[in-house]
Amino acid sequence: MSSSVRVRFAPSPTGYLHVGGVRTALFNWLYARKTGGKFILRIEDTDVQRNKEEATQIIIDGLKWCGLNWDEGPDIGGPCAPYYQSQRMDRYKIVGDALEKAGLAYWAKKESGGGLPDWKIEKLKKQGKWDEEKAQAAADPNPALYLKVDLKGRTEIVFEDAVKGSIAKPAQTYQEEDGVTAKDFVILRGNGMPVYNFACVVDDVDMRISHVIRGDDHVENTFRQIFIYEAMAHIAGTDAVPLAPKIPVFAHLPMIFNEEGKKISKRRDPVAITLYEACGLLPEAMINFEALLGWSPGNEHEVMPLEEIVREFSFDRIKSASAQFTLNRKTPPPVPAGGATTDAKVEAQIVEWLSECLKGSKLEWINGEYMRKLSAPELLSRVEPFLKKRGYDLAHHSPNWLKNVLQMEQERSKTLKQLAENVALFFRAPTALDPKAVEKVLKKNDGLALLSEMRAVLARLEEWSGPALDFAVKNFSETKGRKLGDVAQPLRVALSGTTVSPPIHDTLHLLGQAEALKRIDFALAQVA
RNA sequence: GUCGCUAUCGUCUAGAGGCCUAGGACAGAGGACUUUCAAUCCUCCAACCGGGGUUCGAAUCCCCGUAGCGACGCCA
Repeated sequence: MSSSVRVRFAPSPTGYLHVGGVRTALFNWLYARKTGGKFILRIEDTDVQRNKEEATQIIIDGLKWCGLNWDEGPDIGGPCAPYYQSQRMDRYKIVGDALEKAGLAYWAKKESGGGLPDWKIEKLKKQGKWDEEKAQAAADPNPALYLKVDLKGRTEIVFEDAVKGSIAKPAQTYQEEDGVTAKDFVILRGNGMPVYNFACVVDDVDMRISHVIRGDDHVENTFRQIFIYEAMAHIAGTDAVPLAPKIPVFAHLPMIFNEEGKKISKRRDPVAITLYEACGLLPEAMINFEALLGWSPGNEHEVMPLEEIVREFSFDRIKSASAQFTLNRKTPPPVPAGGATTDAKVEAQIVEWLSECLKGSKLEWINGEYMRKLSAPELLSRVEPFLKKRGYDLAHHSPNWLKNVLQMEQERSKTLKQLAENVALFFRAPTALDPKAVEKVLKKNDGLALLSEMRAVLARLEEWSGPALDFAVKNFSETKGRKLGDVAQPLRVALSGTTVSPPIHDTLHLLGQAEALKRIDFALAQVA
């Protein structure tokens, strides 16, 4: 069954994919998949001059990492190609000219203010920052194309938002002080470039977009865009606008706030999706978490597979109040934290900081839930980059051994990054023992003596297997009349350098007899 | 300045007039299990922004206030 639903995600290639963008993309994607419609990726690159291709690639990579696939887009083309605004300039010009010819738009130049609105000039004047001369100098010398705002006698402009319900704006807002003259607005700049609202509507009309799903911060744009749709409808059937434009259904998503209650921004918040990837989050967890920001299935399910989210998704289950993307910041970010950096060292710093902020967050918890569900081969392929990054020698171990090691730490790790860190003791012998552990474990309860005796037992052991080691350790502590912990803890400190490790017999087993004995000798020598 | 949107535990949320003594989850506290750390299980802590209506009955509907946020350019 085919559906006429066509939705789009239209990011600007800024050099990173924003977590807010991911949420917008996700909700569009969900709606398309739910209805059997098409999800379109369009690049809004009218203003960005540098590294356009690279920046577009970052968006594409980010969306792919998230598992959000599109049906039409810059990389795969489609019936409405091109999907770059920079390659559609002729369309904006054609539509603009047609609008002018039809008397719906006119070329004019603003006399003062250099293009800034009056309220902003007022504000700047109050702050003593206003310089008319500078503003004039910066202004485009050429006339711009203004759209004639046609109020059609309405006292208010209304549209029905699929999330927020009916939203109205007094028509007065679009009139000058006299209450008669409309506040016309620019659609083509003096340099011929389209203004955002204009390019957006022309593209949405051309691409037959049926539902515009975007952030809350676009609500105000909607009114201006409606004027553009209406003007384009007037010239429907001409070469410029062959098909009658239909005003799409608008669905405005609540904003995502930071802990300060402000819209998340690259200035102070970690917004680049790659940062979360680098922290060892699973894309499915990230997506699950973002889906829950402003939307809920209405039952008590929280951790749910994408298919279930698709199945349950609907506009009327999206709430209209903004949601906070909570991180447990204990320290301020080391640098402005957006993550649009190309400096690997700086990025590593941010990732470390973010990892700390993630601790105890719901996002991390969801990620842990997904981590534990991963099958062994799946787990291996996901952590592999993290293991390699830490420089572990993977080639010298059997795939089976590796699998066992990973499974051992799987439920002890909430992110892939943590897993790679936790598994360190199996790849590298401790170079020093944690002094606190030495104090608490080896220097108390005969720790050292027990360790040394246990070493002898282990050295004699013929079968080096999990069950055999489990028996050996338990048996030893029993014959000594000791608690298991009295024996296990010193061993643990010797093997890992700390008081934390997987069950001791498993650790011994995976380390192998030679390595285990070597580490015990090292510990004995260190403390003695 | 103008306009718009929003308001339930610290956070994410459930709640469509009686099922609300407001439910779940994360975090926090305590406990059980245990060989450390986890995982798991149990218990606890914790919210309807304020004021007026409407109604037999309001977290829910209406109005007013307050607060927060957002938007308003020849930025996107």
